[in-house]
Amino acid sequence: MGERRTRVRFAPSPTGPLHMGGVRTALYNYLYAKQHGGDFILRIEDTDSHRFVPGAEEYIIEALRWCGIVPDEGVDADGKVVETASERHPHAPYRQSQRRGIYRRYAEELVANGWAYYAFDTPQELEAVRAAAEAKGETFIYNQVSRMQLRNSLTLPQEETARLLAETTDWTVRFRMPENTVVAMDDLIRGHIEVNTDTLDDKVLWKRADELPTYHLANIVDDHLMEISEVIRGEEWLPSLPLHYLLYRAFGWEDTMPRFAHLSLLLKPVGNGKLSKRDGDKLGFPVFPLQWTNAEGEKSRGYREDGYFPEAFVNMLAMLGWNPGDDREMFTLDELVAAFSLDKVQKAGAKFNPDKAKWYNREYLRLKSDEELTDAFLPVLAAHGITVTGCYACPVSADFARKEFSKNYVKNVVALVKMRATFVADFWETAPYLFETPQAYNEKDAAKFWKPENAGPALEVADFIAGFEGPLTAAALEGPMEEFIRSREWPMGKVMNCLRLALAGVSSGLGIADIVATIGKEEVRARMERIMNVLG
RNA sequence: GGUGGGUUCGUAUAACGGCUAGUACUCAGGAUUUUCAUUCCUGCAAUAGGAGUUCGAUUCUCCUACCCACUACCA
Repeated sequence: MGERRTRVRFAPSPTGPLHMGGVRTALYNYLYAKQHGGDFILRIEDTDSHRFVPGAEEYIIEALRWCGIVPDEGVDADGKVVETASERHPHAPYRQSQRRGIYRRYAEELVANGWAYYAFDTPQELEAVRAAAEAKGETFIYNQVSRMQLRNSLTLPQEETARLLAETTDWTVRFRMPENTVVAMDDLIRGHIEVNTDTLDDKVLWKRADELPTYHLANIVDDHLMEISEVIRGEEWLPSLPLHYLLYRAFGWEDTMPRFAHLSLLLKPVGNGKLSKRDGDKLGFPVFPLQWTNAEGEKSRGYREDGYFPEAFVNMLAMLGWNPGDDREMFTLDELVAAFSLDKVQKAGAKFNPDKAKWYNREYLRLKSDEELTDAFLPVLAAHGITVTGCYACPVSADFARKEFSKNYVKNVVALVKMRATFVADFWETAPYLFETPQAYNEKDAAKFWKPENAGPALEVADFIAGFEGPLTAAALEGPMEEFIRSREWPMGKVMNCLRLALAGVSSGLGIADIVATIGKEEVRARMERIMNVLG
């Protein structure tokens, strides 16, 4: 049994966008599969015809792809949608709605061997029974006691059962939960768990109305048919684990039953409770990997659109509830595959920390080359009406009037601002003045620094810069410029801030030498003239 | 209500039953710097409570408290 191939699956329901907790579950499944040289399967569990949301499946696929989680098998194997079975995909199709023909006979098999029965209660009848129980302050459970008072194949005469089966379509197949039986289970993360069946109910396994199984049946049948070796899923499934164990027993599949691992939930950063899809925008951070627009046209932000790198997002997510056993925090997907281990997965729920997510992005941003960041910055510049021309080998050029800059100029800017940014979009916010001549000056800063005793010296420093000989680099300029100011015994800070106000419109930010070396002598002169005209 | 799961600084976590309970994020202070940012240094801050086992418990057992999930013809 230990020799069998590792095959795990991620089986989301297309009832909406996948949220980050779902991505984490998919990630852990993926890491486990790859580490064991096995298969990662993406199966779509669309057995609830009422809750189907158009676009959700596509969203799930795109989100996983963005994260670099590519299924070996499933609806999106190797980045291509698989619809039918083939030699390469003998287990297809992977959408449960396309497998509906499979389930009925398994449900019937269970009825035949006494593990299930036909139930003829209509949804309305059950609702009434529940309401009645609630009125008495009780909770109705469909179990070994109550089922004998209801209409089903255990209480009705055989002919009546046959007639209802043939003539009505409201019936279901329900699991016949055994009485007073202790189910002993083992979880890879939580250890040994025991539950008495008397606390469990008779779950619906198959619905005649839409000829579809419920989660429980579909799940067990498909996991068996697809030869799943480990089931790694969310903690919300732990209460139904006894039923699943019993189902494997009922089918006689216990010898190939997968091993189970139930992952703790992702909790919201403040207060208690799990991170839910609705918390999204209220809390000021995305809960979805990608932006999602619902049927009402309301948008929920996504990590991708917010400017997160997929590597940062995945790394952050991996560390939420898992650790490598040492102090390492930075992992590529491949490194995660190598380091991952289910027994290092935390049992308790993990509160998501938005600050840490940002920190990860900052770290990954710094790891990236200036060229890569420049390329990522281009769309942001375009949105601000900046035209970028040329190539990385071309000479540097800047035309502030026409808002036209060479690629190398942009790269110089990126090199200057990358240590101050969390997201690529921050490059612009940090120093718009490296692309646009300041049109206005920060009032507070101007009031504080633009005084005759500072402005005069600042203008003289500008003249010094204009007359500076040799290549105009920050390193070459810095020393002589400071020496120039110092030799005249001017207050360094005040003069510098005055100069920065003229060049940047604000008194704080990048180093003067860096700004000057970037925008060039001509633009420096233009900006000094402009501030004289505006502030006098 | 019932069943199951969980509980180490604010957060994520580390600690064969054995040093002063470590690290990262956040926050605060300091150094460097023309400002801001970076960087570096320092600091704040935790074993939910109570019994028990033990020479010794964050770690094992039990009880209590609190939190979470489940309790649908949803997954």
